[in-house]
Amino acid sequence: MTAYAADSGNRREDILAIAAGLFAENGFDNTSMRQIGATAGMQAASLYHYFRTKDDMLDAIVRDYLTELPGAYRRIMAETANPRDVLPAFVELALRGAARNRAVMTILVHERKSLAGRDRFAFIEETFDEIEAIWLGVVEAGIAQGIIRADLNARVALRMMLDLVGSVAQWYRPNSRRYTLDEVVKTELDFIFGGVMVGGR
Amino acid sequence: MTAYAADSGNRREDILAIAAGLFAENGFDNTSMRQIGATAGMQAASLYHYFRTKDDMLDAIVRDYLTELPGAYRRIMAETANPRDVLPAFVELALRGAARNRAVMTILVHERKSLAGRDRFAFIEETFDEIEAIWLGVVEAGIAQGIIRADLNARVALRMMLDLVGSVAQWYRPNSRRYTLDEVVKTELDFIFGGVMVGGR
DNA sequence: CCTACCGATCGGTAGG
DNA sequence: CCTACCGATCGGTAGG
Repeated sequence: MTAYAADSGNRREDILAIAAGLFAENGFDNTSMRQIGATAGMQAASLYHYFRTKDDMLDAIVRDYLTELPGAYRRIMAETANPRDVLPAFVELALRGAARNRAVMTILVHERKSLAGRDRFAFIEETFDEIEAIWLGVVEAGIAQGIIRADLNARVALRMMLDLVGSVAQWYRPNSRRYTLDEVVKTELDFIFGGVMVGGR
Repeated sequence: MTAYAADSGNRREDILAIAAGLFAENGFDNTSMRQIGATAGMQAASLYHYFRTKDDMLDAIVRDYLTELPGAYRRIMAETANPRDVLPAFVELALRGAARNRAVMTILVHERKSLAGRDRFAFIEETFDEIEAIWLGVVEAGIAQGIIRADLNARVALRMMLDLVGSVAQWYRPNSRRYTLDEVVKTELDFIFGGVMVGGR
């Protein structure tokens, strides 16, 4: 079915996991409260005992993970001794985070644009902007320090890296026979830093 | 507004261009016939003079461009003398095609999954499968011939290349002051083939 | 190209 | 956690 849902002692958390799977699979607008209710084994109206609105469910699903990301990136910057290692560590954090939170990442990537105009979800676009500004700063510092190739457009190269780490949640499957997570991480690092860093990595 | 719509002598084509822009911007399911009608300057009911159903509009928008792609890739394979040049030519075709048909590509990338289960749009998934099989064949042949690095997972590397060329339609804007199309193509080629090909390009 | 309308489905509420 | 229901919106039709 969804392949996303998990168990937990808490009924509210169960419902959230079910909803996250359906939102990721079918999109937020194309998932009805009736569908969520049916999957959770109750009437749609009963969901309103746990959540005030459908928007509240989405908020509860995405907010915590997303808003903790800027801090995680800043911690990497602060704790990485060699500047050459910062960007690869960013890529690895993004990939492993996406793999661990596939439903949330898929929802964010898919709904980001349609939620951008809604006040209540403005934090999504703002947080993505914050994250991308952190990445851009690292890329530009890397170019200034001669660590990153100066002959490519920094913004385009950055967009490509973000595309790569952003789309992984949409095709990566844990337990795939074709590749392990470590293999995906290694290939993406090879791919990106075989071409971007000065003099190989 | 949509930034996608174009003019044409034909009213039907005008409506299609408007619908394509709205589908790309808001998603197929989240675009109503009333919205399309209002943007085209008529009542929703009047659209049914030109199209039998909303699905017919989507079909007319995406079918021609998509179904011509496999032939275009095969032509490149047949006409490229040096095997080393095939994959870069694929990337360039994908990028320039996406840039020239941004709305269509955006729709295809976004709706691909949700349309996969519908008979009438099965050709979309089938055509993508066909295209990806062509790419995979080239990657595997390149590895066998020692042109492409054998130390990375071919399927993961392929997925990354397809992610890159597939997502460009979603952020590339003609007339951007930050980068020209040629600059995007060059950066993507540098990026991919600086790291993937044996001994540089 | 329009007015008028249909049945289905949506998120959400009332009241238990 | 349920039944019963609301107003809004959807794709589409009838008839001109």
